[in-house]
Amino acid sequence: MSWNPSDGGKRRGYHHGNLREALVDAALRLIAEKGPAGFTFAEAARAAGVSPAAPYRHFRDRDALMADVAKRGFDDFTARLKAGWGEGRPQPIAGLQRLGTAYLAYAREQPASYAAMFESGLCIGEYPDLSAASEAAFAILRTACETVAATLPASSRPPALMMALHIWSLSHGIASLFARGDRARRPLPMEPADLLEAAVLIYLDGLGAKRG
Amino acid sequence: MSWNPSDGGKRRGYHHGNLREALVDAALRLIAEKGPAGFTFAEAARAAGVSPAAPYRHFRDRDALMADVAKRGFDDFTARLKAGWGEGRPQPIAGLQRLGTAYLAYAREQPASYAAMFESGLCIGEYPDLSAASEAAFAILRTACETVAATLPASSRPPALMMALHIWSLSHGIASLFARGDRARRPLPMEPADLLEAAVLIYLDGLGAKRG
DNA sequence: TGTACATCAGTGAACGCGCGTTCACTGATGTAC
DNA sequence: TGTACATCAGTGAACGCGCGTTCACTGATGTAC
Repeated sequence: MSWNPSDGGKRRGYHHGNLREALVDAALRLIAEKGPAGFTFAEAARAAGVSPAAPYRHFRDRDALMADVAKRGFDDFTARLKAGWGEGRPQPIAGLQRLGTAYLAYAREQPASYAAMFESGLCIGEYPDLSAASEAAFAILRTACETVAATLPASSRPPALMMALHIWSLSHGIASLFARGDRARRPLPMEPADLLEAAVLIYLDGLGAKRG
Repeated sequence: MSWNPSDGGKRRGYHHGNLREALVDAALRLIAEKGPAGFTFAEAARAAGVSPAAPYRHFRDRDALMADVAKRGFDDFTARLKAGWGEGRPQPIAGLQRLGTAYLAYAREQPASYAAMFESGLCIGEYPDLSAASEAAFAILRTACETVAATLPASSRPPALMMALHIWSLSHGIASLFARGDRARRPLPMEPADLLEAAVLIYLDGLGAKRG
C-alpha cells in the first residue's frame, strides 16, 4: 500500500503520480488550519511537494480546486446522511433523528470539508458537479421527510419539501453556530445533537406526529 | 452636514478627521464586494484615501478592524430585532414572528455586516466588545422566548433558553442558506421569511401554544 | 488676544514576502509497429 | 522483443503585483499661560 506516491512516502520519479488527490488533501489540511480563505494555490503545491506551476495541470484555478474539495465533501456527507437515515427502519422518526445527528457529526468531524461546502464563498451554480452533489445530499433529507410525512394523518400532511427545508435550516444553523469543528464555534451549555433532537421532536409534534 | 470630511467630500487638510469611521465604511464596502476574506488593510486605507500606514493609528490589525465592523453590526442588528419584537405587543407570538422577519431582513439587507458577524472566522471570545454585542442581540431573542413561554401552560412550559437557541439556529440556518444578500445564496422556491414563519408556527404548535 | 509648545494623526518611502501566472523545457510513460 | 515516437505531467526561472509592517518625519490641532 505504500508504492503509491501520495501515501505519505517520498516521490520517486519526475512524475508525482497522484497529484490531483494530493492537492485535494493539502487543501483540506490548509482549510482546517486557516479557514477556507486562508489557502492558496501555491501553498497547496508546496504541501504536495511540487512546483507552483504543477497544479495548473489539474485545476483551472484555486476556485476549481475548492469546488472539487466541496464536491467530494458533499459525496461523503451524502453517504453519511444516508447511513444515518438507514431507510427509516425500524421507525421513520428515529431515522430522521439519526440523520440529524449524522449532519452535526459531519460538521464537527470534517470542519474543513464543511467549510468548503458551505462557507467557501463559491457560487455553487457555477460548478455543475458541485450543484449535483449538493442536491444529492438534500435528496436524502427530502426522502426521509417524505417517509415521515406519510405516517401523518392525510388531512394534516405537510409538504415534504417544506419539512426538509426546515430541518436542513435547523441542522445547518446549529452546525454553523455551535457544532463546527473550528475556532469560530460558540459555546453552548449542552450537546448540539441534543439541541437538534429536541427541536426536531417539538417540530414533529407541531405537525401532529405521534412520538415513539 | 458636509463639512465633515467623511461625508463624501474631499479631504481638505493633513488630517482626515474621521478616519476610523471611514475605514469601517470602506471595510463594509469591500466585504460586500468580495466577501469577508477579500478585504485587506491596505485596500481599506486606499478606499479611505489615506496612506497604508494610517490605519495603524486606529486599529491594531486587520482583524481588529473586522471585529469593530462586526461589533457595530451586532449593535444595529440588536436594534432591529428589538424593534421587530416590539415588547411582544399586542401578541407575543406575533412579536416573535416579527423578530424572525427582522432577522432575515438584516441578513438580506446588510450582507456585509452579517458576514462580518457570522462568517469572518474571528474567534469571538478574543474581542470582549464583540462578545458583549453578540450577547445583547441574543438577549432580545431570549426575552421574547421567555414572554412567549409564559403564555404556555405551566405544566408543559419549555426552557426559554432552549427555545431561543432553537429559533436562533433556525433563523441563522435560513439566513445563511437562502436569505443572504450575496452570491452564495441558494435558490429557494418561496420567500425565506415565509419559510421561517411556517417553521416557527409549527414549532410553537409543538410546544402547545394556541395560535392567534 | 497672542504665543509657545505638546500631542498626535497621517505621510511616504522602504523592506521583504508570497502570490498567481506564463513559459520553454524535460523526462517519464505508454503505444504502434 | 525492441525501437521510435507521441503524449503529457511536472520543472524551475521569471514577471509584475499587492500585501503587511516599520520608520523617521511633518504638519494640524488644542491648550497653558
